[in-house]
Formats: sequence, structure tokens, C-alpha cells
Amino acid sequence: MPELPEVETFRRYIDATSLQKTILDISISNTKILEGIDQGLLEKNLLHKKFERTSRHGKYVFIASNNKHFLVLHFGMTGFLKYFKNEDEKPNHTRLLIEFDNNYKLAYVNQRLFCKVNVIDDKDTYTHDKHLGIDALDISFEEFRNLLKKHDSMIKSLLMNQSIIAGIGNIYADEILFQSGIHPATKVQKISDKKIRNMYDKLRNVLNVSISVQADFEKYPDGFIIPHRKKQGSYPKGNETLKTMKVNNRTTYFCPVHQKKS
DNA sequence: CGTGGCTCCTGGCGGC
DNA sequence: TGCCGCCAGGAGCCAC
Repeated sequence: MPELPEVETFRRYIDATSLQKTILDISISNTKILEGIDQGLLEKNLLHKKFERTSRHGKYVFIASNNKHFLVLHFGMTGFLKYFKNEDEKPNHTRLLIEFDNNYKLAYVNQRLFCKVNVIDDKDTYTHDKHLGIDALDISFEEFRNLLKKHDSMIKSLLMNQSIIAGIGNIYADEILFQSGIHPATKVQKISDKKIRNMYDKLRNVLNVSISVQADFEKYPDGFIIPHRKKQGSYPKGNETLKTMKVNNRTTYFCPVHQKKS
């Protein structure tokens, strides 16, 4: 689930809840979430320290501590956060639990274990080693156009490729292409300059609007297909029926009327 | 370089 | 009701 808008929402949630509090305890309920580190390192670097600020690159959140380490969170397909006080509020599938000196706790929750937690010293080294491309909201139009000129995959594959542009996954790739009127399987080199310009604007708009509604399915404005993703889901604004297909083995929703292959 | 298949996991759903 | 296969919004690896 968590793509750029969700992850940005989580980042802001951390800012609103978990900064400048001394960390009293860290517990891990399943060590599979740890990305090549052990719990000892996590404790050594974070225990009795404070989180100071956050940043995000693509689908990764980095939480800087006051001793120059970074807690890295990647949410996989099912991850989210919850800040709470009473034990009965602790969500199922809490994998990492950070307890602060005000008796509140931050839970990193993940049903499936397609997620990663790490603690690092250098963000640039980390994103470089991960081959992460430029963040989708940091890219300029010129950079976007130049990246598109360099590849010739299906446009949806390019948008989802984290090593080219970081942050867009299956859901938002579909949304951007729907709003751009571009068929998901269109080869990148077939897209006109005019459509590239339009797609860039739609990309920014989709991500920014989604962040502004905190990626809440209930709150997306009319004109978004995200809330209509379901089998044979119709898109009520027109009379069209959304269709599904596979692109790179991922389920893809699109409107066959307004997203013609060019 | 691009694509497709497999894998890591868990759980919900539909079909039989 | 029970079992089974399929599917899910991520991503790394490998073969072609």
C-alpha cells in the first residue's frame, strides 16, 4: 500500500507525535523486519536518544536522532504507524515498538513481512546502494523529460521503477496515467512532448492532492480512480467501465475509452 | 536494457 | 463448513 503519499503522511505523523522525546525502550517482535542489522545495533544507536527530524526519499522514511544516526523505515505493502498510550490500543502485527519518556509508544505495524527497518549513518550512501532514483516530487520537468528520453519500456513500468523515479507504485502509476489519458502499456518513446508535459503536471498534482487528503480513500476528490479500484469497478463520473490488465505482472486499472494506446 | 517469473510473507476471499 | 488456489498497493534476483 504505502507509496509516496502514504509514506509522506507517515513522515508527518512522526513529526507530529514522536520528536524530541527520549527513547526508553525498543522492542522487536519479529527480527525478519531488520535489514541486515541486529537488535543490539538498533538499541546501541537509539536507546536513550531522541528523534530530531524526519525526511523521505521515495517510499523510505528516515528519522534522524540527536546522535547522528537514522532510523530507516520501509513499509512494504501493508505497513503503517500508530502512536498510542494504552496497551489495549496496540495494533495487531506490531513489529517494532518504540517507547518514549512520556509513556507514549510508536508502533510500526506490518501484517506481511515485506518491510524493512534499518539504522544507518548516511542517507546518501543508503539511497545510492539501493539504486534509488530521484524522488518523484523533487524531479524537475527537464529532468523528467530527459529520463523519459533515455528509456523505452512501457510507461507504467518506467513510473514504477524505483531506480529511475522513486516513490510511485502500482496505485499511483495507474492514477497518473488515468488522469493523463495515456494507456499504461504505451511505449515511452511513443509519447508526444505535449503529453509528457501534461503527464508531468498530472504526476505532481496526483501526488500533492493525495498527500493533502492523507491518502485516505474516503477523501479523494472526484476525478480520481483510486477509490474505484475493484473488480469490474465502474468509474461513476463518465459512464465508462474501468478495465484491468497486467503490466509487469501487476494488476493495472485503466479506462479503455480515455486511455488509448498512441 | 526490458520483461516476466519466482520468491519472500500473511490473510482474506471466492469457488467447489 | 472445509479446503484450496488466487490475490494483494513492494521489491530483489535471475533467465531470456
